[in-house]
Amino acid sequence: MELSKNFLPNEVEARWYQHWLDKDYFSSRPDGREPYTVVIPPPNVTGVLHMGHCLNNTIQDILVRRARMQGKNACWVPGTDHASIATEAKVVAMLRERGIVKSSLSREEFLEYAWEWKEKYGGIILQQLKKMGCSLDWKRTSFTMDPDYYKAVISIFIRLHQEGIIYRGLRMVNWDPAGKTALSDEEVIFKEVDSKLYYISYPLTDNSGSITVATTRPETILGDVAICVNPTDERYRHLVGKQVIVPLINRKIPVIADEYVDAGFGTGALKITPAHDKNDNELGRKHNLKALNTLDAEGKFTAEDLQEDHPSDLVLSYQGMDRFVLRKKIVEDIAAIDQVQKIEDYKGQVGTSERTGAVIENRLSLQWFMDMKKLIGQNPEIITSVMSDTIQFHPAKLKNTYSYWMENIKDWCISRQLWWGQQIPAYYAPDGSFVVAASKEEALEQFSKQNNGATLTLADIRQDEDCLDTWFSSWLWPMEVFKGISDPGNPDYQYYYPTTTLVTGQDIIFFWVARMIMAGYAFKGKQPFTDVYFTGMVRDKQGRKMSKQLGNSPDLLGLIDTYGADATRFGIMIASPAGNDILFDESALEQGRNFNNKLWNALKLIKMWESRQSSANSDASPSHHFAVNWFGHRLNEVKAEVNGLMNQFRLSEALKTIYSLIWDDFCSWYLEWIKPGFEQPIDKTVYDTTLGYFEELMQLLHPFMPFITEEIYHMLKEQTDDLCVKQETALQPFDPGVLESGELLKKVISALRDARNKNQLKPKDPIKLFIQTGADAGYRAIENILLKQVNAESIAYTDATIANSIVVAVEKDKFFIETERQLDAGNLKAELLKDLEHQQKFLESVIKKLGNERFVQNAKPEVVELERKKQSDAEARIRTIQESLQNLS
RNA sequence: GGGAGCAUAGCUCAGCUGGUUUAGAGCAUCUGCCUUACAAGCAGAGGGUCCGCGGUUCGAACCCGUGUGCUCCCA
Repeated sequence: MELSKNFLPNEVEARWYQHWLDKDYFSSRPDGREPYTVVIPPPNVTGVLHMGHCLNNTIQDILVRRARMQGKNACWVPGTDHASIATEAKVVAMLRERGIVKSSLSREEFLEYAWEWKEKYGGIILQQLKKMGCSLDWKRTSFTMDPDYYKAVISIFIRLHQEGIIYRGLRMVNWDPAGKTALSDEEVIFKEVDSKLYYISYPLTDNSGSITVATTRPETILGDVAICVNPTDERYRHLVGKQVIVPLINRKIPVIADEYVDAGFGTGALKITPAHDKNDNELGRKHNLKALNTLDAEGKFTAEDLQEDHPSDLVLSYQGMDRFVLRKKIVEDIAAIDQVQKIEDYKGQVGTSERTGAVIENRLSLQWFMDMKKLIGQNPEIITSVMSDTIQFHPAKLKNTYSYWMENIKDWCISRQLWWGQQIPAYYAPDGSFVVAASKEEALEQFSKQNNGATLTLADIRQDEDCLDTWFSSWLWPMEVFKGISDPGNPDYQYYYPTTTLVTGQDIIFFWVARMIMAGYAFKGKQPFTDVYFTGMVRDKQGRKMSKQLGNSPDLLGLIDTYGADATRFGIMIASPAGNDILFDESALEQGRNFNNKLWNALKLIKMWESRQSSANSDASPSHHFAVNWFGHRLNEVKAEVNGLMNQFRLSEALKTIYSLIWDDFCSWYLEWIKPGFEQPIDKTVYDTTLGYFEELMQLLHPFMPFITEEIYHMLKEQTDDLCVKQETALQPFDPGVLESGELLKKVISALRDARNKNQLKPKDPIKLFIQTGADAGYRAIENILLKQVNAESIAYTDATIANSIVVAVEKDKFFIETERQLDAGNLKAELLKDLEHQQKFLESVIKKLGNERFVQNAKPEVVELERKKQSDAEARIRTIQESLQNLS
C-alpha cells in the first residue's frame, strides 16, 4: 500500500476514536484490579472548549491511558456543572431575545426554559473532548443537578444545619446589583480604577467650625452615622465626643475615635456608613451605631431607613436614582451649599463581579452561611492530610498556600439569589419562624412538633426563594458521581472512592479543591483523592491571560483541524511543568505536527523493507548486531526513566524524553545504523526486532499521542489487539557497558563529521579513515556503521601518526582523516591552538583544586578521584593536540 | 497593606542530596547539504555576568542574608 507523503490526522483520528468506543474500552466496572479513578473537573454547562480545558484534559487523559495500559482499572468520569450564576445569566439573555422578562415568569416556568437551554447547549463541551481523544467513561456522565445529586446536596445542607455548621445571619455580603445576588469573596475581582476623592466638610453642631472628610463614595453620605478619627491624632483630639451635621439630611452624628483609622489617609477623618462598607460595619457594631441603608438591591437610592430624619424634598427626589448618577448629583447639591472643599483624582481598588462585571456593593443581607472554622475544627485532617502528604499536591509548594488559607478562613456564604440551582430547603411560617427540612411535608411536621400555637397547613408555609452556591454542590463531586451520598452502600462507590488523582487549575484551589477535601473528611472521614496535579494558567506568547476582550484565545477546534489532536496535545504538553503557567505558542503545535511526520516517515522506511527481508537463517552482520543490541538496552533505560518521571508527575519531561528517544536515538542513529544499502535486503531478525522496537515506542508514546500511535501500531503489521489497551510489560534491566559503547560510537561519528565540516569537506568528498586505538576489536565490529555515517571509503588501523591528515581525538583513541582535498593548514592550526589554550586553562583549574590541601582532605574520595581523572584526561588531550600541531608543520 | 512564588542561552524551560570536566534540552539563529523515509528534513556550529551585592563552605546556579524586577494569592 502506498503511504501518503505526510501523516494526515483528521480521518485517522475520527476512525480510531469510534473504534475505541465500539470496543467499549473506556467503560469501567468494578473488578479485582486496582482502580485508577479520576473525576473530571466539571466544566460549566455554558462553556466551550478553551486552552485551559485542553491542557487539563490532556493531562488527565495521559494519566488515565497510562494507568489503563498498566493493568489498572481506569475510570475517568465525565460531567458538567450547572454553574448557577453563569447559566442563569445566559438563560435570562436568551429570554430577553425572545422578548420575555424573567420577572414575568414563575420559578417553575423559568426553570423549564433553563433546562431547555441546558439540554441544547450543556453537552457541547463534552463532545469537543472526544475530538481531543479523551478516554472518558461516557456511560457515567454526571451533572450537578441530576435528581439524585440534587437530593444529595439538600441532605448535606440539612445535616450541616442540624450540626449547627450552617446558620442564617445578617451579614455584610458582596452584592452584585446587576445579578441581584450575593457573591463569595472569591467571585469578586478587584480592579484598579480611576476615581475621585471628594473632600466634604461636616459642620460642628456648636458652630465652632467643621471637620473635613475625604471619601470616594459621596453617594452613601446620607447613611453616615459617625465620623471617626484616630485617638492619637492631635488635629482632632479636641473634637472627639462633639457632634457634626451630615450635609443635606442634617442628621446629628458623633465624632468618635478608633485606632482603625489611618491618620495619613485623606484628612484623617473617616465617615462611618455601616450599611455600605465592611469595615464601617465592623466599627459600627463595635461602637453600637445604627446601620442606615440607602441603596436597594439594584444599587438605587432608597429613603426607607431615613424617615426619622424627615428628609427634605431634595433628598426624596433621589428615590430610585442609580448609585453612580446619585454620586454626581449629591456632589453637586453639596457643592451648592458650599461644603465641597476640593476634588482630587484618585486611583483605587474596586471590587467587581466575576460574572456580570458590575461594581460590587457591600450590603447587609440575610444569607445562609457555613461556619468553616467549626467544620475544620471537627475534622483536623482537612489540614493535616495535605501538610503530611497523605494528599499530595503537585507542585508541593501549593501546600503553603493551602494551609495559609485554611488558617485564615472565613465563613462561607452559600446562598445565592438565583433560581437555577438547588433551592435552599428552609421553610418559613407566616410569623417568620423557619425550619429546615427535605420537603414541605416534613417542614409542616416539624412546625407542628414545635407546637408554636397556630395550626399550619401546607398552604401557609413557603420555601426559601434562594438557591445554593454552585460550589456547594461541586464539593461533593468525587463522592456523588458514584452516588456516595445518595446511595453510600453501592458497589461503585465502595470500589472507586477515594479517587486517585485530581487534575485542576490552581486558580480553584480554594473554590473547589479545598472544599472537596473538607467534604471528604466531614462526610466520609476519607480523603477524596491521593494526588492533586495543579496546572497553571494558559497565557498567550506575550504572557497575557487569554480573554475574550483581547481576542487572544486561539480557536481550539480550528487548531485541531489544522494540526491534528495529537500535535495539539504534544504542543500543549511539551512545555508545561506542573503548576507553572504555560505560554501558548502555535509553533509548539508545529513541532508536534513535525513529530507526527517523523513517525510517519520512519514507518514508511520500515514498510519499504517489509518485502525485502533476507532469509531467516542468515546471520546479521556484526554492525547490525551491535545496533540492535544497543537500542534494546537504550529502550529499556528510557522506559525506566519515563516511568520514574511519570510517577513524579513530571509529564512534560517524560514527553521530552520519549521525543528525544524516538527522534534522536531511534530515527537519527538506530535506523541509520541498520539501514541496508540501496535496494539491498534487510536481515529478517533485524527487521522483526526493529518492528518490535517500533511497537514498544508507540506504546510508550500512546498516552500522550493516542491516535497516530494506534494507527502506526496497526500499520506495522496485522495485529490481534489494540494499542489503547495493550498491557505494558515489566521493566527490563539494561547494561551500562552496552550503552556506553553506543555513546562512544555517536561521539566518534559526531567528532568526525564536525572535523569534515570544519575543513570544508563536502559530504561527497571521499576520505580514508585511520584509527589509532588500543582496542581495535570494538571498532572492527562497527566498521560498516562508521564507514556509512562519516562517508569514508576505507577504514584502517595504525600505530603511528598519519602525516598530512586531520587528527581527531575522542577519549583514548585518535582518528586520522586522509583526504585528497588540499587542507587549509593555517585554519587547522588555529583551531588546534584554540583548543589547546582551552584545555590548558582547564588543566590549570583542576591542578589548582587538587593542590588545595583542604579540598583533598574534606571532599569525598570519589570526588577527589574524579578530579584526578580530569587531570589525566586533560593531560592526554593536550599531548594529542601538541602531536597534531607537530604533524602539521 | 499581608503572604507566597519566580528570576539560568534570543524565547520556553531542565538542572533532584552543594562536587559528573569549561552549566544542559527544545524552539529560534548561522553554515553546509534536494544523501532513495522525512527540506514540516539531514549534518554540524555559534550562543550564558546562572538578576545585583554580601555571607557560609575546601568548593555555590543550588544554602543563608539583602537589594532589584516580575507574577500570583489574600485584603
